[in-house]
Amino acid sequence: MTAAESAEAAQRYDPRAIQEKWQRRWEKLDTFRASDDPADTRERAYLLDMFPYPSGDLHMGHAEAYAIGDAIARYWFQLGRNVLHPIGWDAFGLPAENAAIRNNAHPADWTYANIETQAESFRRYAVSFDWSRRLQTCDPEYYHWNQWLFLRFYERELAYRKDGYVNWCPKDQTVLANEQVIDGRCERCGTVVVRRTLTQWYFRITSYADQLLADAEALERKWPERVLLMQRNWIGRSEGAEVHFAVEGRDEPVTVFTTRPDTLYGATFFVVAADSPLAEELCEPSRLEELRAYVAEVRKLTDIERQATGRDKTGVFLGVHAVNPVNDELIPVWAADYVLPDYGTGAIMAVPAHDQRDLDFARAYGLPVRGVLETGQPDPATGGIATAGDGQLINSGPLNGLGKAEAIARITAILAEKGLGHAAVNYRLRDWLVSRQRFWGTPIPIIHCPSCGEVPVPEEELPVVLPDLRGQDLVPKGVSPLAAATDWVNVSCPKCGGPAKRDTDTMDTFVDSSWYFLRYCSPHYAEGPFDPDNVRRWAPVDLYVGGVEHAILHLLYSRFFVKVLHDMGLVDFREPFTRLLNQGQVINGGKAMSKSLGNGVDLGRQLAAHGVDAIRLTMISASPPEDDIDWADMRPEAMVKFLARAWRIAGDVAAAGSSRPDGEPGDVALRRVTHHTIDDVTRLVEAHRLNVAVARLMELVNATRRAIDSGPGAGDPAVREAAEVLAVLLSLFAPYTADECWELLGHQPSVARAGWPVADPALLVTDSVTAVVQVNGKVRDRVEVPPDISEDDLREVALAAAGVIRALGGQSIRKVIVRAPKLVNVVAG
RNA sequence: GCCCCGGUAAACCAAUCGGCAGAGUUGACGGAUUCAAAAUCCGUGCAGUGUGGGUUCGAGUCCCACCCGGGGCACCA
Repeated sequence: MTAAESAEAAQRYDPRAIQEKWQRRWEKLDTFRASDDPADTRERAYLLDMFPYPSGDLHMGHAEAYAIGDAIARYWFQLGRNVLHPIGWDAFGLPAENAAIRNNAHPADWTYANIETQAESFRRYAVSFDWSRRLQTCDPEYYHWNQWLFLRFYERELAYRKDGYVNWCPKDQTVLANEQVIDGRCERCGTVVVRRTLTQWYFRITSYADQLLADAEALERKWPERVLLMQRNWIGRSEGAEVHFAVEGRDEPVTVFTTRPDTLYGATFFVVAADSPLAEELCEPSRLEELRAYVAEVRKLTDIERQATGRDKTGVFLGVHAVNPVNDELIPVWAADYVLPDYGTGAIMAVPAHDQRDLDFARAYGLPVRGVLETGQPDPATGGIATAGDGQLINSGPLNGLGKAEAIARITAILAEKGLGHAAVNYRLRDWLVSRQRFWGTPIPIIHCPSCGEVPVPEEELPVVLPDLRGQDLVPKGVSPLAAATDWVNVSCPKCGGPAKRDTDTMDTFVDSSWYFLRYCSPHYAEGPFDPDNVRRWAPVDLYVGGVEHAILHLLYSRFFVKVLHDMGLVDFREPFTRLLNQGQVINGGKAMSKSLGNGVDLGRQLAAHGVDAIRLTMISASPPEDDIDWADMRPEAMVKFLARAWRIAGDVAAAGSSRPDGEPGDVALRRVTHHTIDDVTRLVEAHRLNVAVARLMELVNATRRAIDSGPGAGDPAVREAAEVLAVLLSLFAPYTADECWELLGHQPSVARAGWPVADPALLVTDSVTAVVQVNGKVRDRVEVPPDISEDDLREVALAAAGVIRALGGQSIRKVIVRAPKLVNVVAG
């Protein structure tokens, strides 16, 4: 290499060399360690990125999410806060188990190998984590506390076992929670889910339905509106009444839930879910065979087919009658497929005149239709359209003449008085099914004893550690692989000492992620899931960054956990995440990246080609954080170019040997730009409008370049100031280049500790502004005026402006609107 | 079917409170530099804001209806 060539190379921006240099230096600096010291008076701030599942290396989606979270965390650091920004891994789950079967290995092998890969990638990606708090949910030190919490839930009867008609994924060979079934398919593998009756463990999240709903109000404007909406829809609260119907041949009445108790006089038949135990129980014996044949048909259908819109409703008559409690009328009891066994009580009163589903069924089977609401709409019996709105009650005894609301109140009171029913609230939300028939998860800490029943594992025996199963041991067989580990399963009962067996199911991995943010506050604490003092100081999370795909599952479960912990007195807050930022997805060519489409973009290759800083900047500047990024539209080269421009400015300033002696601030025009940029970027980062913040940085670079080339030159103190401000602002998004610039400018590393610049208010005010002068809404002139000009003065100046006089052309002025100092609109005509 | 979010230049995206439609980036074109190219620097053009109404002195911004795209819920009694 000639001297000229090497001089040229030294002037070329080389992201790879910069990365290697700074990554080594940063390791020694340990800049981002959060301080637990109670005497540390800095303001505490907790920024949490949703922890990753170790499915392989990091991908483009991670690159976006962590670039966003890191920019805000680094901003908080620059402000001088004591920032908790931890990382860990959501490390239990099926993919590890499937890989272990394939490779005849242990799930931990795959899991920890991937974690190491991701950890290395995070370091290279320069995310400002406190690595000392790293956790993995598959470590016994972590899942110990899942078990501890499970037992606390159990004590409070918030964990219980029951027979349920559950969702079963035939491919993964395990049950799924309702939240994990998307359009009738397994959330993880897409297989059509079938129904099975199994005895399973549940968490009683429904006890908290009202609180989950009520506390969502407090999250308004702090969480994205659509997430709150999705949670509200999911909880699905509806108000109405429960009504008890006597049924022939049964001692106890059958209760139904209805949102329209006012239409009770219009009930002309009664329906129970065909596939509920109730149907068989109520059925007249001679019709049992017919019912069973029918139920067999219904069960052949998947939920997808069963819920297809427009499908004809079917059912069979059970040969018995129910008694309408308000008029003692006998109405036939049917079993049908359109009533769901697990919503409400699995039975309904059918009011065909005023419910479309009941009307469709009545018309299909020739059942009577009786209108009890006068709505002015055509008769449902002939028109086929049920009238479901408000109206005046008719044919309804004491309700006649009332409107809907009054009638509901009246009938509810009557029913309550006679013991025939009462006002009631029903939820769509079901209890959270937490058992899984797979290996790589937290063992449920319960022992089943033939004489004592369910016995909790004593606290001092926790954690119940997974046995060492691998390879073929893990092939799913419909029961948990743990069941085959006889040495592990067979124990003596902690209560009576007799032979007993461990529960062989493991917990849903969403249990792990429902409280990990608390563990980060004291990750090595051995006396409990977390140190209450540390949690009091750090939690709740100030800002939670992650994908909207967790809008219901993870976020709802975490909220539930925190409410339970609050009621147990372990935390003093009721919501885990004060603010939530949902970043969009990275897509390619208008579609989600997928193997089958072959449109995947490899993060490692992108980083190798353009450098970490350029990829981070591409993610940040592409769009508002919550919007999707279409990688096909992105040009990372543009960001390399920008970073090179910023880096050359630092180099030019260094070469010019400029300094900032007191009393010599330098070029005031550039200083105005610099301080306006500080002001703007501060506000934009606060508002999470990171893409616009980057645009402001680009403006500052452009202005500084001009100042160097065709202004006061690189030696001007204002140019140095601009370069220094640029390095600090840039450190949120492009930490490598920022540190390199900072060093070139003669400062000690790291720029991450430089402190956020403060805009000089004197440089933010301008001595003149341009006021726009309009005539009839069209811009006709501009005038330079002082910013504090009065309305009257501005009016006078505007009316005298040449452009105005020309535009008026002698027309009379009807009105002048003045918005000092920016605008005047002359209305003429 | 119901409910949310979005639609601005060739592309991605800006536009505090209703107040000049353009900050930034890409692409395109032109110039400087160069033997030439790359790199670098400078400059140029490109839309009246999905459609139709309304409110207003003034609407990308507010209201109504519709179209398109994305998302959520959906025999939920």
